[in-house]
Amino acid sequence: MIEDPLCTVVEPMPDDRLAAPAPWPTTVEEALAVQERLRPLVDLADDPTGADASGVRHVAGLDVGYGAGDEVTGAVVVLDAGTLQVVDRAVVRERARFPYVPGLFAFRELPPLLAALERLRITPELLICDGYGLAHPRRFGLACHLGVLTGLPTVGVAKTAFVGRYDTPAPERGAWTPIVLDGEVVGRALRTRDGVKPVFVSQGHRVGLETACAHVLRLAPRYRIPEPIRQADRLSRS
DNA sequence: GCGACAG
DNA sequence: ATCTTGTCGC
Repeated sequence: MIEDPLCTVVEPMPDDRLAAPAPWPTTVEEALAVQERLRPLVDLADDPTGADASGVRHVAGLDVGYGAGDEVTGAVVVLDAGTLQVVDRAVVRERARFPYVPGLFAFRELPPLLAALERLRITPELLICDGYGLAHPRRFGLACHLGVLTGLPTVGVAKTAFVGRYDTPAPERGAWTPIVLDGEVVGRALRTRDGVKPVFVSQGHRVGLETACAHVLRLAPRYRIPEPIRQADRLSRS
């Protein structure tokens, strides 16, 4: 147990408010009402003591894999923010509680992700979600929703465009262009690799857009997809 | 009205 | 998301 990095206990994940609310929305109407009610709780400012460029020791990547029928597998992997080495992880497989509906994505993927987060032994200071946050029809994508429910800083990183318009950023890693929706900047198309399709970054909770992009670039030193999400994706498949 | 639509 | 081979390029 001494040499196993996965046994490095730092601080247990608080499990009191993480469970998916008992009566999970069943209909589109109920889901929309929940988004409407929780949206005001989102904090888009940088948290000076949390997710700013220096206060993150552990970063978690989250992703959900799909199996036969309505089987969903939530995976969370915690990495050392400095070395990007895996220090903790958790997986939960269960029946999906909501169908896939663009704009209501969180109601399908949040249950298994919250369950997996409860099993973590290390509490990360930042969560990198596979999907959108602010860049959402009602400005409340998965990253925002997860941030509000856990109280933790979150960032959304998607692989394909969803809402808003954006121009193709310059081909160099680090280049970016704003994603504009209804005249507002809701995220950025950011290149993490030279000449490779950009990823779409949007704020989730308690992290500013500039800081969010800085984190994503630092977390993706070699591949297009940030390491935390790559690891979570791998785990959600196995 | 019609199409497009994170994973 | 998932079903799927080979192939071009760093």
